[in-house]
Amino acid sequence: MITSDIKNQKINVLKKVFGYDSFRPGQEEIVDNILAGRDVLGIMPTGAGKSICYQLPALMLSGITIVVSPLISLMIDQVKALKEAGVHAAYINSALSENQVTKALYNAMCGRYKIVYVAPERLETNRFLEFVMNADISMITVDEAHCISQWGQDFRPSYLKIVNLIKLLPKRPVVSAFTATATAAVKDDIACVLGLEKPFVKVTGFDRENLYFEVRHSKHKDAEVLDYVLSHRGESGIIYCATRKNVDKVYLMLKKNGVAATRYHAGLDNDMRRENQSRFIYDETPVIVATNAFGMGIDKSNVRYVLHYNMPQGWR
DNA sequence: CGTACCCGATGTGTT
Repeated sequence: MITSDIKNQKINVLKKVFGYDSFRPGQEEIVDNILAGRDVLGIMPTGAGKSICYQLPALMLSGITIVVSPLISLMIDQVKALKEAGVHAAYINSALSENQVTKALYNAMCGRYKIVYVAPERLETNRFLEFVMNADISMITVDEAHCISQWGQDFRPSYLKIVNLIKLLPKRPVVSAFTATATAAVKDDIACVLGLEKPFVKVTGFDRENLYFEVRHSKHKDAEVLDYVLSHRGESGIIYCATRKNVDKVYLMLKKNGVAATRYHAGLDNDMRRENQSRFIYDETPVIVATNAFGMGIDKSNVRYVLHYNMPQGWR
């Protein structure tokens, strides 16, 4: 009887909040395990519905869910979507003024949000610690959890300290982590660094028959890239390069040959990055040349090819 | 090599 109540409640939330009639593969199992108090590691490709896996149980758990997210832009997108669905959610980051941070923390302290998004660095600040130590934290979720492995060691060491916060809390919350990066090494690293306890590990949907991979050896990469792009004129594509310098080079080469291309890397100022990203997303410029700064949180349904000008890391 | 947070110092402009 109790279990059927929970089942009804689950389906109701899925319909009323997220607008779906049924779960997609893996989602319900993950939700059930979280609700049963078990740690979860979800490995799902882009577009498989990762967010619902933690947002839905977050709404059903008694307390607050803290979502650790790597990028302010991702937090803004997610909170916007949640608010539009009528969920009380917020982010706390440097996009807020000092005053807004104070207000958001106060609201959080009063239990006015079910879901709070923060960067890992925020977890180390005194003001945030004061909040979580006096709040009912039901779950800690790490979104884009491959960042733990990819960035934790040097670039963003705060990723290695999430576990400290978990240990500090008066009551251990459920810990869940989600990523689309599926290598065994990354998976093990996430579980280990977060101190997951006998996690339920779910891997779904990576066998996508509409995708194919090809490696080409070439002494004339520029000519080959140009040839490929020209023979796919009008189609949207991403060309990744290992360095900013290569991005600029390939970008100029394409422009010189009449291709409507734009570019993206951290050497460009914020306005330029935003502008170029938006030109790509809205198909004003179908081709983008980029470093790995570009990608996370990009939701574009008509990307037809991805070229790697240089061999990407982790290809083994 | 390439990836981003946060925060405090310094400067600009507003109440």
